[in-house]
This record gives sequence, structure tokens and C-alpha cells, in this order.
Amino acid sequence: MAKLITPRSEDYSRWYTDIVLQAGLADYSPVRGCMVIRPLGMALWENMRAELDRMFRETGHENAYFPLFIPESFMHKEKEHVKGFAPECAVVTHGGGQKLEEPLVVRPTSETIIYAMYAKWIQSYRDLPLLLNQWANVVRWEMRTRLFLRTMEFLWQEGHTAHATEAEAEEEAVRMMNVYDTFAREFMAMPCLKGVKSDAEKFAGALRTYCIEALMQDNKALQAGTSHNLGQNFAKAFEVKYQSESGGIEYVWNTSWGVSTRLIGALVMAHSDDQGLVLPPRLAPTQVIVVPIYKENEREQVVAAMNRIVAILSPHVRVKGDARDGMRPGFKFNEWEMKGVPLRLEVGPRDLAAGQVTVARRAVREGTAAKQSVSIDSLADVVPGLLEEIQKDLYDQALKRRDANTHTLDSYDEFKKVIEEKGGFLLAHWCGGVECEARVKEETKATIRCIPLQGDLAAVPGVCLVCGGPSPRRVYFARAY
RNA sequence: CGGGACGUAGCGCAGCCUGGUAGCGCACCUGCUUCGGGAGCAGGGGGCCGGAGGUUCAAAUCCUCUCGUCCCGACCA
Repeated sequence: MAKLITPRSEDYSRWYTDIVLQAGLADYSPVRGCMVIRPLGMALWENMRAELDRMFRETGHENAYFPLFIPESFMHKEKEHVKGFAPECAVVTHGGGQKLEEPLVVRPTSETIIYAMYAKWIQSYRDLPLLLNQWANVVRWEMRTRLFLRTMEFLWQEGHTAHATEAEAEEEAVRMMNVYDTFAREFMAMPCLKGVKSDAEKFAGALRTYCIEALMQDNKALQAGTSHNLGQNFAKAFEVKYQSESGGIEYVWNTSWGVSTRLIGALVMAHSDDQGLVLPPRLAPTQVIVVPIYKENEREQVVAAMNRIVAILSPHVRVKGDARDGMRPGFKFNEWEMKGVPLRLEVGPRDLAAGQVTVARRAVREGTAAKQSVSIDSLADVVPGLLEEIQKDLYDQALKRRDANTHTLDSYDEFKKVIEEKGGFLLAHWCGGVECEARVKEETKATIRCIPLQGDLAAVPGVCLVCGGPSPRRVYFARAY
């Protein structure tokens, strides 16, 4: 027994770290608070990025790139923004052996430098909407860090758009929240809540922040993506103006939205088990691993069969053969399970004699129910369907768990009890007051994760959990990462 | 920055209380036997015990200082 993963139930935090390190997603770096993303983690991010990029393009966006350094004065132009980000900014004061005239902030997010450029690019209503996205790294000087979930430097995408009207900007912000939700559901197999942040939780400088929130296996919530309606706050700060059709000068309306490598952490915490990483087939860098099983004199024949199978499947799925000699099959089984490969094909003399392979699904391990025999001739037809089935099962399982851990409550005492004993999403009435929100946070460590949108089932009036005042709708509370 | 713990081989740890010159598991290297769920045996390499100072004939062990890491809070994608 080489590598063991701490059981989830014993120490969730340790379990998570074990999986990230042992699956080979990432490693600690020599720089405190930073992280090295290893090839498996990067391949996963690249797959996420490819799908997101496609979705961004389908909604009319293009990629661009803006500088890492932001003049410090830019950060000060929007007062809420600087208040929110100044404490966590890394600042460059020297360059080329000399003290800089004006310090440069390493971007914690790029609104300021992007809208400074937009001011130059936008003159007329004909220049709108301007819909750009950039893939970049950002730096935030965090006190405490955790692999993928919160590191001082992380990779993300940030979309920044400018529109002629408030309605268009609002539509865009909601659209991108929905894009994120669709991505999480269809590719990560991760169900999310959608909604608006309370004022206390919204982005520094935004009018309104939309978000998707997912529930992890320890029943804590994770903010998986945000989309902000920035109103005209940045347009006014950076003089982003255009001449309208009627000839008047108007400020533009902006949105910004982003997801980060935190999604990899979300993926780990959403699906993995005590055997290691579990990856949804649509994002798995390797979807199928073929493991040959042989005695010394059978090697040549079995490895040839393995290569044949890889060749048959290659046009249809991301498949690899593991012909490493001197390792027993059981070791390879465990290793690929730890790395989260959704489907394993075992090929041995017994299978070959019958013209078939043994197929094992990653996420189900108990008993032999997880294994089945499939004829080699039908592999190309069967395997893609199996992968889709796994993808669907992962989602169903996550949704079932999320729903089972969402509680509708009306009593504050019960709320405190449930948050302490069970966790999960607590759907309760809130009057909208900052005092009530702060009191819940203070007393239970739970925050409002999101306020469901109009038309949601939760939009039924009631009385506030804390003060008993009128409440327009229930909101989702949870303890969060 | 407050509260707690820990620094001994690549990783995980024991040894410390009661000082005597460093050990275990995994990983790594070599050989043989193995190979349908983390192989067995034999042999081998690898450490200024986080750093500095002190006590002592003698310090991983006792004392002082220092540096670093992790966990719990405040902050956060």
C-alpha cells in the first residue's frame, strides 16, 4: 500500500488536499500562498477553458489581453473598488534598479485598466456593444490560502463589456451567469444555485452581482462564478462615453464576469471519493484508460491487443493505453482511479480468448456490478454512450445530494441547529436588512449565498427569520469557503 | 495580527520526558521470483535532527533566542 487518502468523513480538509496532491493536479510552491499547477491540473483547466471559450464566442464575445501592471492611480478612480481591493494588492515600487515614479499594482482584477482602454476605443453608439474577454492570471494577497480554492495567484477569465443601455447591460450580466450555470451543469456535472448577492457580499464597485453557488460534500457552499452589472460606476470614473444616435453624449453601461481555477477545486470537492479524484467524462483529460494484464510470456500478444483497442477508440474518445512493464495491474487500477479516469478497460488473455474486454466504471467500486464485459467489435459504439451515462449519473448524484441538504426553515433556533449539525443550504426568509444579515453571520458563520431571482419558487412572501419583519422571498444561507 | 500545534531522509512519522553520536513505513536503486485489485524475498543508496547561541566530558534530546510551516479566527474567486 503506497498512497492512502484520508477518509472524507475524518478530515475533509485533509481529504481534499490529499486528492489534489496525490492525483497530481497541483503542488505547493516555494513561494508561500502560491501553487504549482501540474500537467493533469493544467489539462483539466485547458478543457474547461475550451468549452467556456466556445460558449463565450457563441454569445458574441472575443478574446483580448491587457497588461499585468496597473498604475496605482487607476485603482483609486472608483472609490468602492479601491476600498475593496487595496488591502489585497501586490504593488511594484521598483524597476530597472530604480524607484518608480508611480507604483504599479499587480492586477487583482482588470476593470480599471480595461475601462481606461475602452474610453479610448468607444466614441459612437456604433462601437457598442463591446464584448471582450481575457484569459489571465491575477494576484490577491490573501492571508490564508488553500490549493485551488484560494491562492495568491490564480488563473481565470474575466469578461468586460460595454453597452449603450442599462437594460442591455443587465441582460448581459444575467446571460453570463446563465452561461456559467450551464457550463457547471453540463460539463462539470455540478448543480448550482443562481441568484443575486446581497449588498454586503457584492463585488466592490458593482451595482449588482449575480452568482452561481455550489454545495460541496462537506455541506459548505462554494462561490463558483460571478457576473456583475457595474452600472455606470466605472464608465464615470474612466470617462467611457459615446455619442448616441440622437447626438447626445452618454456614459456606457458595463458588466464584468469571471470564473477561475477555483472551479478545479469545486470539481474535486463535488465528486471525488476516498479512492481519489472523480472526473466528469466531458472534462477528463483522459476518458478511457486501457490496462493490459499478462504473465511474462503473454506480454507481446496482450500489449498488441491493447494498442488495437486504443486505435479503435481514438477517433471517438480521449483514450490511453498503460503498457508500463513491471507494475502489477492492481497498482495501475488504483493509480488511474486516483487520477479520476472515468472508464477503465482491462484486457487480459481471458478477455481476448472471448473477443472482449472488461469495462470498469470509476465512480462505482463496490462489488462486481461496476464491471461488465464488452465485445471488442462493439467498443466504438458502446464506450461513448457509457461515458455520457457516467456524466449524467455524476450530475444526478450531485443534484440528489444538494437537494437532500437544502432545508427550508422558518425558526431561527432551528436554523442555528441545522447549520451547526448538518450544514447545507438553508432556505429562509430575510427582510433585506443589513443588521439581520450581519447578525446571522456573527452568530452562525452562515452568509447569504444568493437571493433567488424573480419567478423562482422561493419568491413567496413571509417574515424575516431574525427580526420578524416582512420578507419578499426566501434566500439561501450557508457556511461557505 | 490574535489563539493553538509542529519543524528529524523525497513523503509520512518514532526517538526527546529519563543526554551517550539516528531509526521505522512508503518511495528510490540492483537481482531473482511474480503479474485478473496497491507483489514477495535478498541486497543497497540517501540525514551537518530548521538555524544560532548556551549548559555538559557528551545535545535530535535540556535552556534561551530566532526562522519557517500548518490549523482555528478576521479577509477572500
